[in-house]
Amino acid sequence: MPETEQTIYLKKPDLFSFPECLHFLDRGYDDCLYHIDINRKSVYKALKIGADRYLTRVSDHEDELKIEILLGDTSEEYEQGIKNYIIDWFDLKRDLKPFYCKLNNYENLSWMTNRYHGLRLMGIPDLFEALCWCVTGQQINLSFAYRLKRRLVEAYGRSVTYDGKTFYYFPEPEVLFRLEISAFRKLQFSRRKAEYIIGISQQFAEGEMTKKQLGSCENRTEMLKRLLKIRGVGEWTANYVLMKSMGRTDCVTYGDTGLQSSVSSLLELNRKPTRKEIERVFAPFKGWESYLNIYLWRSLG
DNA sequence: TGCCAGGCGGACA
DNA sequence: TGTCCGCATGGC
Repeated sequence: MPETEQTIYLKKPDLFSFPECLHFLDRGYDDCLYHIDINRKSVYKALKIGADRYLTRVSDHEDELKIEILLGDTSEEYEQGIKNYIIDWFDLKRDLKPFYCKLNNYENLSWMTNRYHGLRLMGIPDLFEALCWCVTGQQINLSFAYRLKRRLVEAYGRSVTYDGKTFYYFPEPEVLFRLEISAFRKLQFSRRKAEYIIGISQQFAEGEMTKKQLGSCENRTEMLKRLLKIRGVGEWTANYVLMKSMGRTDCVTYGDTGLQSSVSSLLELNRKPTRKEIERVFAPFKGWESYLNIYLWRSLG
């Protein structure tokens, strides 16, 4: 891939904090699909736009986000594609004022508008990656989940090297579809997870599922129905994917242990909250459930 | 040692 | 329709 010195800028919206978003990305887990450089206060990301691959470095620059294209073919219409990816990743198009107004209505939540000021819903723009990540992370602790993801990505994903460091892309559906279950077992995936990921890969490889197609569903209920047809996708995964990949702000990851733990602290319960109790917390946040979900996760540390 | 992790499908009543 | 169990493994 050719080196470039191209830089593009994106105007930052109101109620946006790059350091808060960076903090959310850097919660002590070892994510192999981006690299945070604390000294330079920037994040490196290998991203794919259609068939074109790039390596980018994103950093804060006054009232703009600075996006350096370190590697890639910067001919033709690359710029808008990269901008769109970063906009989706940081959810830059969202006006958070209505959400902050709602938070300010509640004494036990309003502190979040200061403490996490400008935190955005950090997305996973690639739908295939988001689904595979959910399956990988189901029912295991997060540090082990990130380790499994790293093994899969390092074994089957493409990579580029820059400045002596390797940056990875998530593996292609066509590659994972052709793997045997034993290949996943070698990486310590359970047989069940292997079956799910191969099945999801098949749907993407054969064009039965695309982000565009899911996005064309009439409403959230239709999207959920479509996702729940996929083996390995339950209510938690479907909602997670809709918020992280499809940019839906009206989703709650019911059943999520992190969410349960944060709601338990919020309501001072000393036990797991019931579904009804979680629904009551989210009820006043109609249309902004995903953001409350994210801010509650953030409150875990 | 035993229980729980940012769940899910399938069996069974 | 609701409930229970197995899955795989690490962390505490």
